[in-house]
Amino acid sequence: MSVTISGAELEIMKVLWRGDGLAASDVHAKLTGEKDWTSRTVKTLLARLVEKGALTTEPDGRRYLYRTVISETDYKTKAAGRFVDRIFAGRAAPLVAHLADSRGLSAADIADLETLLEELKK
Amino acid sequence: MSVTISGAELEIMKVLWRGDGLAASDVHAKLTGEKDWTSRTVKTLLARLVEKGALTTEPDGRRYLYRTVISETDYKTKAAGRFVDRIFAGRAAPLVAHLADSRGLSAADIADLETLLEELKK
DNA sequence: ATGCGATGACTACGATTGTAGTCTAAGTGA
DNA sequence: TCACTTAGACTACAATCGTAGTCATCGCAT
Repeated sequence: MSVTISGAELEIMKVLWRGDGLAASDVHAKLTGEKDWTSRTVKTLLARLVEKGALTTEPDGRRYLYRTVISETDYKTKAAGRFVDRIFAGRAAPLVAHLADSRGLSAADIADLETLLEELKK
Repeated sequence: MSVTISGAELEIMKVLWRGDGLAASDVHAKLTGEKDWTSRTVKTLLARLVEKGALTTEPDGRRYLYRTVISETDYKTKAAGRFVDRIFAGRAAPLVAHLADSRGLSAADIADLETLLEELKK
């Protein structure tokens, strides 16, 4: 199962992960400038996410407030897993190597990774 | 530009990256067991990849031999870049953290990453 | 010589995706 | 009260994708 969220839908999820319990118009407002979708497009995407079970609605007067069902961490973890399986045969190191190669990891990235590795070694 | 390759198409590319210059029937043969597609499905996917510019054909009697245009390294690098941009806002460390968290990196993975970091620090 | 299997070309078809449009009810400002 | 705005419900429509099917042709085995 584990719902698939498309690219455009993900943008909606990101907004709601940053602040849950928003109305369609709020979501739309938070996206102006970044994604210039009409309010209808936003509503369509919200409806699809509800249908998929990624969001729930709570009536608030004559509108709905949307809340995330799937947590951001959960989603990202699954997405990362699927991705490395699909492209890198499940191995993380080659993925990082490719990233390092193509875009150069920032000093902060490298530092973070080092810390992470220290912890993993236990 | 940078062609988008879909999931099913990627399986075809993987076969050709492992051994370039194969006929449709060879590709089909190499996939039996793993992906039980009919030969027609394989041919459709090959045709789509040619149309997209990811493969070229070379006539060989009354059939074609397919060759990759896009290299595996190149594709993976781009795909990895797009993925971290899309999901992790371009940061590699959180991605690795998620992977570590969800599936536990193997000792080999950790060792590889360490070596990689050593090199990156220069 | 001829029927048969393999080949590429073209076509199909439902699901998902991106990006809206229309219709209807209901609240709101003048 | 009444035109307007706004919300949700339903509909649209082309592109991509997964997964084939049909058709015409061509070489090979009998």
